[in-house]
Amino acid sequence: MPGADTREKILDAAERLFSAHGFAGTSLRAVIRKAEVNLAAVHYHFGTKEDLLRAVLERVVVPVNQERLERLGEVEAGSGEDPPPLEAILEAYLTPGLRSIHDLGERGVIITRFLGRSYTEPNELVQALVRDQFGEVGQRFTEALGYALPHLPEGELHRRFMLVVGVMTYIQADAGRTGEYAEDLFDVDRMVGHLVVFLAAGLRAPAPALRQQVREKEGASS
Amino acid sequence: MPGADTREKILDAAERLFSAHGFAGTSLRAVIRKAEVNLAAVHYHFGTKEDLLRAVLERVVVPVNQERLERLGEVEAGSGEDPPPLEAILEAYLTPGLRSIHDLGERGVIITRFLGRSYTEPNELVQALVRDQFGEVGQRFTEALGYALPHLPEGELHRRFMLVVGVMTYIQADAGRTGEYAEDLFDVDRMVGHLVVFLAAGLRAPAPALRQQVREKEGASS
DNA sequence: GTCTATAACGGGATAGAC
DNA sequence: GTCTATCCCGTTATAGAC
Repeated sequence: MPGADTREKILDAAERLFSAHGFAGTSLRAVIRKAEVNLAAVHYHFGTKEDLLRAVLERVVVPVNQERLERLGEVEAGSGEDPPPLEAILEAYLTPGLRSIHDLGERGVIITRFLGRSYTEPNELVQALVRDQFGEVGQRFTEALGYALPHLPEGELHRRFMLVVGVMTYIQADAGRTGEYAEDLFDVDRMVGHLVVFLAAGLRAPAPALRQQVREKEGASS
Repeated sequence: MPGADTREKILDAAERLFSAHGFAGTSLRAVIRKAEVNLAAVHYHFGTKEDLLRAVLERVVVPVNQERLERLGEVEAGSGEDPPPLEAILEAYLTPGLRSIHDLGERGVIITRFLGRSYTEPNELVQALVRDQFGEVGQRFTEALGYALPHLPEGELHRRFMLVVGVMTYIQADAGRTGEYAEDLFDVDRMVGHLVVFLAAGLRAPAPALRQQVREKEGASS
């Protein structure tokens, strides 16, 4: 195959720029300049700018979420009838999102930041795509966490898993920045280890006292 | 004063649009349409688009960080010579960033999301402004947390505080969305309570074993 | 499949009347 | 201080030659 594939050059450049400047902050012309291709090639291969974004996002996020589900499956299979240990579930969730840093070097940092940023992108299409891709992962992991944390009521379980996602997202979005994890970026196991200690302790904390039906404010009937 | 203030109308509209679509995703023309003012008025009152962003950001972030420092000061003063309890420090950090939801209603939701989004906004100016504004808060709170968590080595302390910031940021950015905290949005004390339980437990977790100088990989001298 | 050229439009910024 | 009009550039997208 003579000359690097045009399609992939576009994907690589777009991935890098979306990661650095966001969707709205990246112009197609910036993409073609970096990819050293023609503007029309983008439209030929992908269609609209949003279609390009979709392609970039899926190339990154699909394998990560697949690996999450696979790892969770292995963890569940490995623990027989018992619920898998909390730490193992967390590792199954966290590692795939950070692993690419180690495996792919500089591009891994870009991918990781792209992933984290996608979760907070203002663009509505991005939001829809992310929620879509994340649906099954969120459901399966919430379920697994529920077995590992039987003391948590349903609502609190959902809220706490959201905090896990928040931590993951923030760490990803900060990849390669001035963050405190900068030195650990290429030692993923160690970084995941730090996160697991923190998150497992938080998740295991007792549920806050229920006071849903105890509204201190004046009720309708005095 | 006849006719609402032009300057404030612009700030309000820009705040709402930046919050919803980000900086790059918001055009000045969209701002003036919503504010029902003239395009030239924006340049007259603020200068460039970046100057407008700076004004919007500072209007929101300065009072929040001021209140954080004030609350921390009160907490420290109230505990005499002892280090303040961890939970009180966390409340001092979290509440100001979420309080506006309760106090300001719909605009509070906008502000909160704007705050969360600013922390992950790709634009470099935003990053610089946020880091600037956050500097003193980060330093003071890290210091206070250090006294409350004497078992944590310096590096781990910084990393864990970063996770607190990550949780805060994610919760803010998700304000008014489908998040699990949606129903608690207007009961800030309760939401903060939930967060504090989780975060305090995570922060109190024992530090992961040090293995910095034990690199399993081959050293320079065998 | 790849390119040039251009359409059609929206962007930020400014000049200058009032 | 507020407005209209306009400059000038960059944007996405497409048409059509090769």
